[in-house]
Amino acid sequence: MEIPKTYDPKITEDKWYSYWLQHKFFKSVPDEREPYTIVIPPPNVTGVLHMGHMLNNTIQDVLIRRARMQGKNACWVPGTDHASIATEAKVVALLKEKGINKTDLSREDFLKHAWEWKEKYGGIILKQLEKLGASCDWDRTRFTMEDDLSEAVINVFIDLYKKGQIYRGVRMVNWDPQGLTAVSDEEVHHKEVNSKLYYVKYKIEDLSLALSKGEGEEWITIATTRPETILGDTAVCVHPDDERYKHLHGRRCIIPMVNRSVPIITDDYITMEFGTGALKVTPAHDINDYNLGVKHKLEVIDTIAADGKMSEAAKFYVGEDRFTVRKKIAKDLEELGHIVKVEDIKNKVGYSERTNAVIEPKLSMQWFLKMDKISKPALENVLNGEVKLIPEKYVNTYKHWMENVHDWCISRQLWWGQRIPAWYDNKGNTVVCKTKEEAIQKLKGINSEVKSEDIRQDEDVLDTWFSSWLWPISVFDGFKNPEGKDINYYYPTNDLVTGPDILFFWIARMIIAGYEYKGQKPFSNVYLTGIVRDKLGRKMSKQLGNSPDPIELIEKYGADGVRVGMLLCAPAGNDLLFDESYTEQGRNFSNKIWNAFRLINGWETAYTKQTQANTIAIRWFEAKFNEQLEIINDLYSKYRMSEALMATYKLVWDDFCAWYLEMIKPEFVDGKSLPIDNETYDATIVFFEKILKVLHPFMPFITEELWHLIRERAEKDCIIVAEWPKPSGETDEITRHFDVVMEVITNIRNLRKQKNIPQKEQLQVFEKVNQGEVIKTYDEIIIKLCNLSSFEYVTANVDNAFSFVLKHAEFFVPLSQNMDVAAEKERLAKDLEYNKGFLKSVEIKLSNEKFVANAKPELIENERKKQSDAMAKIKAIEEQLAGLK
RNA sequence: GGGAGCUUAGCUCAGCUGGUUCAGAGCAUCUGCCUUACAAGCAGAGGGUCACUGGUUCGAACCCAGUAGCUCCCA
Repeated sequence: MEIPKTYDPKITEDKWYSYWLQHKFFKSVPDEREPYTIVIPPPNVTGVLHMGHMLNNTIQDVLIRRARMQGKNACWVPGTDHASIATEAKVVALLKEKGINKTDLSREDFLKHAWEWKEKYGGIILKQLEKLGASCDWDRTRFTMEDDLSEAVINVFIDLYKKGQIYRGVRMVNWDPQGLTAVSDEEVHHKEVNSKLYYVKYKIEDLSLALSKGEGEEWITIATTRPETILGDTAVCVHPDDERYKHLHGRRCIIPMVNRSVPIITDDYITMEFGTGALKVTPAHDINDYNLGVKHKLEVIDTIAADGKMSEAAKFYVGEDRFTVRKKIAKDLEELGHIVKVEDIKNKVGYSERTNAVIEPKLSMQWFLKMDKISKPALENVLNGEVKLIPEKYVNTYKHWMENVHDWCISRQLWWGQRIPAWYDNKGNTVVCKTKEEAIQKLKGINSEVKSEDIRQDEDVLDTWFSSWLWPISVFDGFKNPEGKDINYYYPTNDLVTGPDILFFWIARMIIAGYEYKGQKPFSNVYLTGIVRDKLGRKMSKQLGNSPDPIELIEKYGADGVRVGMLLCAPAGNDLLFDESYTEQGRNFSNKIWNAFRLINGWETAYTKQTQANTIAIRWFEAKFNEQLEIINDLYSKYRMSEALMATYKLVWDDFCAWYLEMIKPEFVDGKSLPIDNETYDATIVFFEKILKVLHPFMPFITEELWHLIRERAEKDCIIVAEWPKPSGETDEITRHFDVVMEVITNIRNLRKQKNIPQKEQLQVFEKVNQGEVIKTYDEIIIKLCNLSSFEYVTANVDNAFSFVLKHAEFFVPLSQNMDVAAEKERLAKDLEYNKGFLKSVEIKLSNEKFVANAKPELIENERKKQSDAMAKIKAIEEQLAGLK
């Protein structure tokens, strides 16, 4: 059968993925082996695969596959998140397209639509993960809103309520006027924007006092970026020490348009330098103002409704959007003579992470989880390294957040999600319990007259993260069945791989839940990937259109190529600047491996005696492989994935293909390849299998394909479950010898190139050993790789030959062409100069008493060696120079 | 405003507790090769005042201080 010259992923990927599935290689059940567990960061059920998923799922799969090969019971649990806000927004939009308004639907009808939609389009992303080669145990696929997981969420809510950790109250929350829900602090992103700072003057009340002093009208000027909130002002505040305003302490001023009289209060919270040093106070629409309001017992006038439009309480512009009103009121105030000036400034504005609407601080009744006590173990155990964050720099960020954590607003004014299990009667009593029946019982205990129809459940649902924080426990049914086999075996999980953007949303909270409900960490290591950006460092986004479609990339370069491309540009802990050229490099690498196979596969074997060159080549590669494997293992243990990949890449491309295979490759005689001796062939197959194994976590498909092509296999003899190679531990000095041999070869090749000697022309090389013993073991290899007619040893310099000097030996290459003596002299002189300079620097070091006194002995020894080497080299060059006529 | 981190070759990055011919890798570039595994390849080469300034040290890319620029997080 003719094997194509290039690797074609299309004919292998689907084939092997279904083969793996069919043989249940991804499946994990508890057994006596050591478990290795990862829970997937559940993507939004409505989502499609983007480059960020691509990156972290590739890493997870690499970790899982390697663990599986190491003989661990590898379990990767997949699943999706119901993502309340995002999904509800999508369903609302979809219904709107059909001409249906959410407000016209009952809760039940809406949820019916939502579920239908979820069943139809949800989980596309999981199918896409299969294309990538993700070896998840699909039988364990979970969804955060399935019955068992929802039950866990409700139970946890009830439990925390009973423990007094959850409370309900009116607080200033971040209101998303588009999503029409409260969101948590973490869901607000602050962006710097260009704004205008309006200076508005308010008239001081009690004019008579001023007039009596003959001062005329008095004003106080405030500065604000949000003039539309003026209608809700209930005070003006100045710093108590501010000389400019001391005469106004205790007086009142008039809010323009609404003509409300409000007090002028003092508080040292005020920054005197900002604006005019006088702050308008709107307790309903700013968190700081709210705090001032509480402190100074100010009236709260809520002038902006839930949808971001002015409310009745505003009295003006009722029903108009806050941003329209901002412009209008500025104009109207101008006409009324209240605007003193307008400045351009930059300030930070909060945006909703989900809808990108400008967040409105708003007072509302919400449910909160107290964070102070519950978060303590989660902080401690990250600080003491029980849970490791990789890279470590995130520990600082984590610590800072945990030490300043605010209560978590967990209620959302949505329907898609777990409904809050709180029940109210008509008298304002509240009970928290699972079912209406229980609620009736409980409420009757408080209010004996209560009727079932008077009882209603809280309309809100819980924050999505209030379900996903339980993920590492709930996917193993740890709430439903706390002593179950699964939870006891797989929990705590090993590694979590995700982006730093959800460090607080999710990671921190999972750690909290882990300690609260299992008394144990949820995972030992958190690998935080960078953010995938484009070549110019911009975040990938739909708007910019700079995000490639991962599935298209896979079609173009193959899943293995894309995986390699992804990891090549993913330095540990840094953002990665993705470019398609990396996936191209990945594809080229696939092809290289493919062709190494084609070479080996094409060989005929014979029972001939193994040449010395082949014996040496095998010994060398064995040693090299072990040396590199240790390095690769070490890099894995430090989660330095891109470096582990690069080490693997070089082992395969450089050491195996460029050196080893070239060394043992049989010669061509009369247009036919000579057969290779059996012993070498067998060793090469074993090497190739080892190479495939270390490649497998990165490139699952091509390695599985070649695993089966290189040798006949039993049905279940697959590389996916093959044993990860073990380093033999032998450190052979052959690799050190070989470094010198390689240098000799490179020098000869370089000479050939410089002198324009065709590849086919054979050369003679003479070696003159100046120091140490003569090692002839490698001569055959040099002859082969440099196409030499002979390699001989001499004791005197060879005249009329080009030469170069390595450690302890000189090499001479006589050429048929005439030597350009002047040029050769110049080259040698340059070399001489460099070596003399080097010797000098070594000697300066050695003659420095303080160096000799302070440096480590082996270091000094090394310097001495450098000195003698350099002197020998200088001597050799000088002799050669003298020999040139 | 507070905090964290970064700045090394054209690009993306390594360089652990200062000391090996220590200034590295991959890609890109240049030169020569269509050599019967692979041109998605082979062979070879050129590229850097380690952001800047000062300090500590026998010795600094590495430690300290300051300056500039960039990024992220928090309020």
